[in-house]
Amino acid sequence: MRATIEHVAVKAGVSVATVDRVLNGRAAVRPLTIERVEQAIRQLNYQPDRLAARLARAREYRFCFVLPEGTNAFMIALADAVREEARRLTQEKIIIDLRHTDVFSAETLSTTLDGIGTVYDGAAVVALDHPRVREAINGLSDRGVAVVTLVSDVPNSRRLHYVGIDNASAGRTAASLMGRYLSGRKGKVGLIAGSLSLRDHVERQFGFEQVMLHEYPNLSLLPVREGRDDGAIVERVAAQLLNDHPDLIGIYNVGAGSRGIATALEAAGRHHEVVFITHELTDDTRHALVGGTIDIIINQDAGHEVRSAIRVLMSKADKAPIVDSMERIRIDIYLRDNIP
Amino acid sequence: MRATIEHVAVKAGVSVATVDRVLNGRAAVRPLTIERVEQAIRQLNYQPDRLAARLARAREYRFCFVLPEGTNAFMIALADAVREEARRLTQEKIIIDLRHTDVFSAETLSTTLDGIGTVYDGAAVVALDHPRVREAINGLSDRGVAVVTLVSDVPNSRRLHYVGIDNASAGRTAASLMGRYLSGRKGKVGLIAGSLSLRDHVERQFGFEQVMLHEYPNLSLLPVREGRDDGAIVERVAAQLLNDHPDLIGIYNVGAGSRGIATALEAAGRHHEVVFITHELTDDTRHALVGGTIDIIINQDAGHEVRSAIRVLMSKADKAPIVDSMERIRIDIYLRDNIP
DNA sequence: ATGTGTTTGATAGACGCCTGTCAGGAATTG
DNA sequence: CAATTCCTGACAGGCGTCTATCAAACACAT
Repeated sequence: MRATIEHVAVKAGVSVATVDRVLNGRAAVRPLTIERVEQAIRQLNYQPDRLAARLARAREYRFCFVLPEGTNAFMIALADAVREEARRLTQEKIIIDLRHTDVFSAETLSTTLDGIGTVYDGAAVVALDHPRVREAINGLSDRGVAVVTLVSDVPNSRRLHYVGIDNASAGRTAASLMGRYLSGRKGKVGLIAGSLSLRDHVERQFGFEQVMLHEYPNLSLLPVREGRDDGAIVERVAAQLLNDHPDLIGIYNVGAGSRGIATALEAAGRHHEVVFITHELTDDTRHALVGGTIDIIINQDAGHEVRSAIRVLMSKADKAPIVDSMERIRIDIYLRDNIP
Repeated sequence: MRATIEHVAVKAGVSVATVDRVLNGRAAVRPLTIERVEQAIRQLNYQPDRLAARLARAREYRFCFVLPEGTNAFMIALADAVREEARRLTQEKIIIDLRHTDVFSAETLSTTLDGIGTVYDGAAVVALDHPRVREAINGLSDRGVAVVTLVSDVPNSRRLHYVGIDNASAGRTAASLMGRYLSGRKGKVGLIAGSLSLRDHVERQFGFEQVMLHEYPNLSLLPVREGRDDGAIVERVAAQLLNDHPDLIGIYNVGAGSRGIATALEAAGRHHEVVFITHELTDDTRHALVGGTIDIIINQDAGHEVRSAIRVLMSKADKAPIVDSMERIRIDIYLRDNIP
């Protein structure tokens, strides 16, 4: 039999009301009494029944997800995941609002964040790493709204937690695979980024270059080109890249818009000789992977990320500890042979 | 406001007792009444509050995990994960027992399974695919104990669910990586398996051979050698393999005992020229990966598997649906650059 | 001693559902 | 038609916790 609040009360020689006061800091209790109660709790290894507590509190939890607007396939998948979880969780009295904003503008984003009222228990934000945004996050946090950063981190802010992959590690992984796939060959490797204002892209690039430069001297890394995560632009950039460098044998796409690169590669008839590694499993990338134009997709599971963010925010709201090993988002590597 | 049982009762023009009878099949209810209640449920989109239900039932859930005895590092990690979850979940009235048995003996395993009483709501089993075992699983299932197979499946049995990776896919993945890592080179590739009585190993081998034979004609695949998942034996087998084939350039280890292979490779001074791919992230394999002897580790996350198994069994016990996308165990690919 | 505050106890009433009992009404049987 | 069985309603009590209220006990200063 598990210990209940009643057992604790008896053991400590006080009333349940007092135990409750100690547990929830509801009113002033004499230090001596507190000590007695806490001792009883320890002796009985009492842990409040979370189910009963949530039932009794009859409290609704409100969380806000702030995502980039636009048509980036991954972000759409993320938004879908948020909506799906929201649906599943209404039955657990968890309400999730979804807001879209221009994440790339520090001004707009921080205004959105500032506008998030204290009706929320927590917020999950795909955030730009910018002083203004950092301030907004700190402000939210100070107002009592727990903040987790999603997909792209804002270090040095008072965010509670970062939910997402280790992007530097992802970049290194891409480089290693590129290096091994191209072992024995000599040539150039191109790097296409989205916007370099989101921290995740910068970190991926950093990791990629780090490994590339040190470990694979047979490959020469071209300067990054920016595709602004837009299919059309990316395609132009890729076409140009292919045109400029007939000896290009590898492309790593840090951001979105893989479709454009695939198109350019196929148009040039070089999709079989160029090793193409990109991020995020979407319909487009899956198709290109199966078709052989993309060789490797590095993915982060949107569903996992959303669920993890919610778990973390819930733990905070319930003052429960979070289990780190459960919340580490893994880097998924997909080849044509293991796509789900 | 969410609908409660009371709202349903009012809407259907019956009493809460009757709604409850319909919901939990407690007693005979007239078909017409059932229909009315169900219609009300649909109209209100009523879903019972699982928290309240569990609280009210005050019921304990008992699950039994049956794992192989022995010192296989992965199985130890699995057992640790079971114990950890068991500890975490006592506070949710979930009791988990852990039994070890000789999984490789159909006789012993099925006796163990037969001995699992109906005190359990469910069992998770790492099982041999053998008629005798299949019968035992079916028996358990028929006695009302839900069974999930863990890590290695027993198809055609009446198990509720399989929790584990797609092993054929894992084998194909290993082959693709091997093929790409060795692109441009000619030579032999060796395959070392544990025991071929566990289905997971067989499937990995199948997937590996399938891709290897069809896609990489520059590599010739040697006949499988069995290492019985035992470090010492595996080491001997690997040493022999290296000795027999000076032109061996790749090794895929389907089972445990990677340590032995690493030792043999290092002893022969060939750990840098031979691409070595193996399964399961353990202290040993992590070390060899960082050291460069192992090139790739294909992993399944023991913690995820245990949690998934419990979720599935819980869903069954609560008659709640399971969310497939949440329960798919992914194939983790670890390079030196992304080990956690 | 009186009044003022501070700590405690006792208890009621939720939260949403489960379980069981009892009685009365409806439908069925002969 | 009465006797029987089948359905249904109404409630009470419980699961473990939270929230709120009121009164009692106690400490302290005046």
